[in-house]
Amino acid sequence: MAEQKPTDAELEILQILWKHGPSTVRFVHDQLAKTKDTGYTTTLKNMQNMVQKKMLTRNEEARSHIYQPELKQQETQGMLLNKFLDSTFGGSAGKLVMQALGNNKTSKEELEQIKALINKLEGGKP
Amino acid sequence: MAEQKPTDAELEILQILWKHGPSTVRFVHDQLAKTKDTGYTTTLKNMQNMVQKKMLTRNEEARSHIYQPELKQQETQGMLLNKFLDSTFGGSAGKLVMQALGNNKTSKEELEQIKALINKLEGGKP
DNA sequence: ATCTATATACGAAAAAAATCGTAGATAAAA
DNA sequence: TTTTATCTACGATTTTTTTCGTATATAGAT
Repeated sequence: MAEQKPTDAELEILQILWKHGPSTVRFVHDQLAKTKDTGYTTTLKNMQNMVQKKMLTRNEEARSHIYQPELKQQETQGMLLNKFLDSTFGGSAGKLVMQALGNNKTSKEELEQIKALINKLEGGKP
Repeated sequence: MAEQKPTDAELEILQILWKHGPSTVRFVHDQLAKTKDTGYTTTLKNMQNMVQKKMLTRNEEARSHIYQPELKQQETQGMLLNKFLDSTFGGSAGKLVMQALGNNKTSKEELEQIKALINKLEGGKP
């Protein structure tokens, strides 16, 4: 069973589950509704589809089923990153990183972390 | 008219045009066909649609029209990067960069470039 | 001049993704 | 107990994206 690429709507749901842990449809929908005009049964249907696609599992013991991601956040992000890298930056991680750092305000702490990682990759020291 | 997000098929076409400059449908299609099984009229239609959406313009003087991107590569990449950042990494450029550098082999030269950029960013504002 | 290869135009179908309405079950409130 | 609120199931519809067939025009080869 290959890694399946989540659609945009699915990714929004995954984000919420990754952030808040196993949740009911109601909870997920309430989160979505904060930023987006959408119906409850739409969210429900999407989550049911995701179970079918094995992106989520659910516990049906209670009347309100509890859903949780089957895909781990890091792995999924990595997979999506690779696809995005190919499709948008022709596979060049360097170009992507330059643009990501240039366009966005990244905290000093994170910048230091990144520098540290680069040094490690280079096998050298600061 | 806001920046429109290209679909996957559209992005493939944009990549080719960015890389090779203004081209005919035939050329673009031949490039696509190297890695993908697709019909000529499919590519044609996609490119026509892109003209309609103002993602491409075309010169109709010759029988074979010459298409060229209306969207600049950098701007488009930036726009897509921002969306990707939000949808997949919850907006954290730092996390994305860490993962991009970790997962991929980036050349020493690029790593140095990135370090230089970070230093510049850090120097600019205390 | 005729035939062949190659263009564009354009509608429409197929596929993929997202939305929603309604029915029926169950729990909680009154 | 009766009513009301909330849940899932599920089909159907809508929207978006992708694909392709066919008609028609034109250039170049024979």
